[in-house]
Amino acid sequence: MKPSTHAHSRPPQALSALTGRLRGQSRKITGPRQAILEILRRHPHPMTNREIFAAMPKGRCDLATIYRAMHLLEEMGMVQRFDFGDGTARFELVGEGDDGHHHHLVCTRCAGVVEIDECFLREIESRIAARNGFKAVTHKLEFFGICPECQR
Amino acid sequence: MKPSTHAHSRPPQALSALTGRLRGQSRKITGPRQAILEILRRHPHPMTNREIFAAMPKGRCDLATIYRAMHLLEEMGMVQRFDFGDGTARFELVGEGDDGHHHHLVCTRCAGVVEIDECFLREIESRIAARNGFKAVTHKLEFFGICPECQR
DNA sequence: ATCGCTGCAAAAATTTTGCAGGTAA
DNA sequence: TTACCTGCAAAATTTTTGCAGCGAT
Repeated sequence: MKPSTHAHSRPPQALSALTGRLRGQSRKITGPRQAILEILRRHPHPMTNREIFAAMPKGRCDLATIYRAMHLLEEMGMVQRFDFGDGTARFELVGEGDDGHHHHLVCTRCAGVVEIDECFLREIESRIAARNGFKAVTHKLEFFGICPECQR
Repeated sequence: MKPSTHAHSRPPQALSALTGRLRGQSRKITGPRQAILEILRRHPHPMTNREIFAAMPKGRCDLATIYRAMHLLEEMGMVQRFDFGDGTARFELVGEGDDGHHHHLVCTRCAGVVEIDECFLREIESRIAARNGFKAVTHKLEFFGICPECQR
């Protein structure tokens, strides 16, 4: 998992800012949730629930709790769900005010991830919506390839 | 599941042409495989393995056999795997000589699917590959929205 | 007669859920 | 105190795999 370069610059959010968003929605600030947010905060790339669980000091919380927390955080817009097509969901922290929409370039050999901040499809999205009479059209896009390290 | 419009026109392939491709790779033409190909042939949209199983006359073959067949057909390039982000794989028949690369517009209410034949990202793909030193870059892209029927 | 393929059953992996008890507010 | 959360256990899905026997070539 070599390429951890991220061309973007999502500034790390303070933990207090994150818990504040929870408090604002009158959700409780518990040990497991703080631990999860702390882990996501330090990780610039999408993580599976199992990875979050593994990164947690000595099973500090149950895996089921992580699943429930990610549902909540996703609903609140604090994390964004990504799907790399291997059948396991991945989550990334979303900056305050950001909608979290971006893409990734994933190495199919080592699973390394490069963040892609540009979005190329905004206008194509509206064209497709109009042409087919759809509303509220969004998209999911991920790139896959072989990273420089894995080519050698 | 209303919108079954497909702007594209993938001509249905004869079953004999399909089995011929199997024969050409010295794979066996069995009852289950013929049934699977027949079902896919009549379905212009991606199907889950369970849907294929359900469309099969009276459990004519085992679900595990369908999984194994789809692996084979995918490897042979006869079907293309799609991922609508709900954690279950979907498969669509690929025309002879076609690479199967295309996208979908999926209704998040009724799960209806519109096929999108254009691909907008060929050149962006090479730009991203070059910029990050990746090789063999591909992408997966799906659109989601609310179809005309479901808006009423 | 091969070797590949199938059905059945069991297992693996991810995700969801019920429930009783605990804790943040 | 009162909701909300958590851990534990069980269940629901999707997908994979082992094995013995059958069947296409």
